[in-house]
Amino acid sequence: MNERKTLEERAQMTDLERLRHSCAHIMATAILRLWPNAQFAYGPPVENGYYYDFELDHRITPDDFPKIEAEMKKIAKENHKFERKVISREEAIALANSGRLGGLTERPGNASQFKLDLIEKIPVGEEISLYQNGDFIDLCAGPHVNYASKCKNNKLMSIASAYYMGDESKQQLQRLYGTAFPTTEELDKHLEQLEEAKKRDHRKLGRELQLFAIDDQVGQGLVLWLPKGAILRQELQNFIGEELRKQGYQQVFTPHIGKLELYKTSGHFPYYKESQFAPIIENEHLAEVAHEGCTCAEVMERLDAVSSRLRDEINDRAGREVIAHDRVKPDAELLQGFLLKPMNCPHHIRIFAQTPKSYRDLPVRLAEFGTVYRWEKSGELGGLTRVRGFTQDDAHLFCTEDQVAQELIGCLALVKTVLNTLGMTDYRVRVGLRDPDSSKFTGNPEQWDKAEAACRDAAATLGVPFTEEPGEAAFYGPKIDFVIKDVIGREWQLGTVQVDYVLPVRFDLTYAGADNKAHRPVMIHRAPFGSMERFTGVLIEHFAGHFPTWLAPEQVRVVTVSEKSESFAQKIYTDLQAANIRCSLDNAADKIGAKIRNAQLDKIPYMLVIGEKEMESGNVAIRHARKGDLGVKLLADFIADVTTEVRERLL
RNA sequence: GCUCGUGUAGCUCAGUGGUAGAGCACGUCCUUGGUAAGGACGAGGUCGCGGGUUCAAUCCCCGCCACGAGCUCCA
Repeated sequence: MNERKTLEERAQMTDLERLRHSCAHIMATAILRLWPNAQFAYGPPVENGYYYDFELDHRITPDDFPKIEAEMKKIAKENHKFERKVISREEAIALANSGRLGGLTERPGNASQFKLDLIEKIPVGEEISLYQNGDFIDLCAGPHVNYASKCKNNKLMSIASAYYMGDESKQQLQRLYGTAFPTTEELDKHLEQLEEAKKRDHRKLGRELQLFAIDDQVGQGLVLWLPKGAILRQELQNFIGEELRKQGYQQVFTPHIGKLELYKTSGHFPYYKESQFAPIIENEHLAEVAHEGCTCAEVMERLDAVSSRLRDEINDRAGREVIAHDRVKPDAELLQGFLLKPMNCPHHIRIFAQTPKSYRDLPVRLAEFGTVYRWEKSGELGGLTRVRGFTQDDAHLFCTEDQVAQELIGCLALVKTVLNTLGMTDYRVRVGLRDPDSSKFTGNPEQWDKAEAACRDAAATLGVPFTEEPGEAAFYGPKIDFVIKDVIGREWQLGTVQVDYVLPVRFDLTYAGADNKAHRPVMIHRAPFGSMERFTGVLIEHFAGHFPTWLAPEQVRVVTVSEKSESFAQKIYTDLQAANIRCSLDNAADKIGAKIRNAQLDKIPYMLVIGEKEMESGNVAIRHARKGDLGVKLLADFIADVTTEVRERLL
């Protein structure tokens, strides 16, 4: 965030970005005319528009938008030229000190502090330039459009705050978002698309279609799957279950909690303590602690003291082979207790370790729909995409070094099968590498290099472009993520495949090789959906609630034209049920138009309209939610068609 | 967690310093109608929660909770 673009990168700005960047200057000008002492920081174009960050005592609210927009219109009409001027560093600093940068006039006593910071960041020897439009002068490398009149198709979108320099420890600035297009038509179309997108928001559809709920009395970020949503989820799980059997996975089940010691060994507890629910301390220990007169705060301190020491010990050992007897020793000071599991791997590892393994046993592939709990900050929760308890379609593969490449390819193939079956083609692939500067990663560099190379090679076999992103790895290894955007443009990681040389070491996993010596297996963590919650959320938006028949909670609704056809409709309903088709019968006193409307609003794939004509002919009149009237057919043929459609999971 | 905004019936939303309203959904009855809304009547609310100001608070003030947007974070 807010990384300085190089001059080369700036030169590559598209025409649209250039326009929006200019609009940011116009916006700043308008704000200054209304509030002359505003101090501006960054104002770049972004994917769907632009923003400018600024400091201002007056809190901008949406009520202020009309007057800012009116002022922007006026400025566009004044149609000043954008003029570029190269100046020396000294001149730039002098202008900033006078408050002139990011201002309409000199502002004594109100220096352009953010601009001074920016100047400092400009490498020595690089050209420093200003852009002026009317009275507004800004420190800016450009480029810009030639005249302000290009910026007339503008709309302010939202006001929010942002940390200065993207740093949580720094002050928060106001950030005003706008969007702009070359023509009014394009702007209107964009705004229309935003309205359309809102209609497919999974939070809205989830409520309307009764798929899931998040209830205040249950807790923030804890998803309740309603009966209809549960059908959807169960179908997804059946689907992936079939694929897993084909690929030689074995199903396991594990509990929702594990001992703190387990997570000390895995590294979760010391490393990610702040992202976990607080430990569950055994009653006996709580009583002891209480007897000693420990306050809550002291209990927390004891946990903290121990965990920070653990962290130090583990960091000391980073980079060398660690085996079980060298693990963190049980610690008398550490309160005994349990953790709600943040990941399933430790449990699966202990399943693997139950019996000695030989190279002939590998790979071992253990799968579970495992529910995990993570303490996400409250402001980050939302809908199904970011929650505190979620179920991963998880599996852990234990294999030999030689098998890694092939297993990775198998995992990626599985993710692709899943996405193709659902028609989700609009995704990007990210290879997450470690950030060499961060202490958040365990293991030694050679292992990481091997694992990263394996991921890179596997990703290259996918046949889709991928990006490599340092700092995006899991703490135990690099990963290949499938990333998809939601309806408001936010990106979410769904499927993921991760290579792990670290946890087998921490848990001292071994297998007997052909040489009859102990060898270290390699682990692969993978989840094609990622989490059932997040995936379902994205899926709802992908289909806009119009699920393919195999996923639809209700597949067929039988609607009667009048009471006269009720007995025939009843028989059809019974036959559909006997054929395992999820259906209902609407024999209410509504008119047929109303019944059809209701079925449409419920987004049920098929309606069978049953009246006197059908009674006489023995046919059913078929209406599809998206394709409309499909004419009549024998019931048996309809059932056969739907059954095939469901079995083959057609879209 | 931070900033701003929002919170009124199951849903979508009006509204007021004097304890509330619409449409849809729901219930009953009438209607038996052929591919996106037939009609009548009825029931339904501690106006998010807790304090404060006031003769009086759903409305004003403060705190909390939840939701939304953005930021930060995301094993």
